[in-house]
Amino acid sequence: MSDELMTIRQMCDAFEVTPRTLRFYEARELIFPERRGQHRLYDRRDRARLTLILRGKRFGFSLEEIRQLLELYEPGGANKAQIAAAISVGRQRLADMERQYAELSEAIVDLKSQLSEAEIRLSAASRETITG
Amino acid sequence: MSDELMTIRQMCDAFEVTPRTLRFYEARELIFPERRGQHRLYDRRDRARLTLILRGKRFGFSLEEIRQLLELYEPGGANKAQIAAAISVGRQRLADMERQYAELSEAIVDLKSQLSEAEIRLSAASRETITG
DNA sequence: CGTCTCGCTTACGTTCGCGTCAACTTGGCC
DNA sequence: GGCCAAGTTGACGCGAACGTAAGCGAGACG
Repeated sequence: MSDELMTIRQMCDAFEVTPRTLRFYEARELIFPERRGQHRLYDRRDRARLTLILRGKRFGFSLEEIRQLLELYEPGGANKAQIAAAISVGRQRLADMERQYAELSEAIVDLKSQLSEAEIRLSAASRETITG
Repeated sequence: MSDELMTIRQMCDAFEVTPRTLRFYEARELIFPERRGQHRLYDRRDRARLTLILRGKRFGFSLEEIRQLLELYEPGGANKAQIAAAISVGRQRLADMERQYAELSEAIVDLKSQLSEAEIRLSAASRETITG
């Protein structure tokens, strides 16, 4: 399968990021593409990690927070302490996300209400323009 | 009522921000405390705006995006074009938030699943330690 | 009166997450 | 061999959102 390994360009096109971004994430130890000679090659695992990175960013987590969280998604033979640490980080992030989820729900209701009021004001203003 | 107007220090304590932050928001025209002599005084309207600002930040919006959105919460005699513009911005933010809401829901399910698996790995590792 | 605290302004410093640019290798093609 | 495209490694730059420090009133207190 040609979709097993991808070049940096293919990755950039697929995920809408720049090469600089991918190298930056690698420097921060968020992804670990293998090297064929000098070039980087990204496999399915790298793509899965990148998906999680971009998702995490959208929720406002820092790259460092995301890096820690990514360990949770690595079944690699980590020892007890490492797994426990990853679980701890994961629980913290989960709590953050659930708080954010609840707050977002409120904020959406609130914003919808404000939009309704504004639409009423707008139609009132329009009527004034017409009948004024 | 003494809670009608608040000093910068009271605001900082109430909202857990620094004076620098409040002055910065003012410089970016997100809040408009009145001046008694040289000092700033914040009223209920300022507090409401600050609440929305901090909320917006938690959802990953920039201060500029928040500033535009705040106009939606201002019933002040804005003209038709301004109201329409605010509504447009508001709809965009609403769409952003609803997307984020849906994605967050998925991410939470995902993370919970990973946590479960990790906990299984942890207990397996513990048993190895004991019986090893 | 001195000094303390609170707040003000001005201005430079910092961190994060990349963008941008220069200079170098490498592989393919003619 | 010559040349281009794609990729690489530094190194510096930049905007956002503040932090921090310097220096200046102005009121309160003993």
